[in-house]
Amino acid sequence: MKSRRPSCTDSGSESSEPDSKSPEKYETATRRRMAANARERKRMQGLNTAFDRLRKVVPQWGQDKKLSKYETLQMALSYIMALNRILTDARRHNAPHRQWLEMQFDCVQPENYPCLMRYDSPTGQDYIHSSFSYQFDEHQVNV
DNA sequence: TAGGCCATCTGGTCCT
DNA sequence: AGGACCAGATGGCCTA
Repeated sequence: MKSRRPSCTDSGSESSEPDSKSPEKYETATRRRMAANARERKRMQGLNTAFDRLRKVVPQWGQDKKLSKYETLQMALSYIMALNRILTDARRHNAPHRQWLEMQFDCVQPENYPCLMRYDSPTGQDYIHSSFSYQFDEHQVNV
């Protein structure tokens, strides 16, 4: 577990004003703050669990380094767009499904995306943009 | 050592 | 009243 801010304790008492309230009210406020902190920690842990699950289903070819949260979201977005395009194109060309899908699937394999095997671009943004080139305005997701 | 990423605390707002 | 959610602040860890 990550270390926490030394100046902030679980008591949550730093910002409270003990002198302006009765001890009972102060204790109640402290207890509430502790409970709120615990809930917030739990909520964030749930969020991080969700991010981990997303990382597992999103392409991470050749990546030994874990994607950041931002990169994970960007990659998920691009991945969904790519899959959506495959389905849209398959429908449009009325291709024999299996053969068409296999061909399209091959296109998103690592060997066909050499840029994905490296993580040397200056920013994650560049990395994401080099991974998939789909744009919002070009490929609307029809729900 | 600076910058990126992250966990945690905290106060505010909205909802039940 | 209390819980969920959010955003800002802060400090720790890691890497180039």
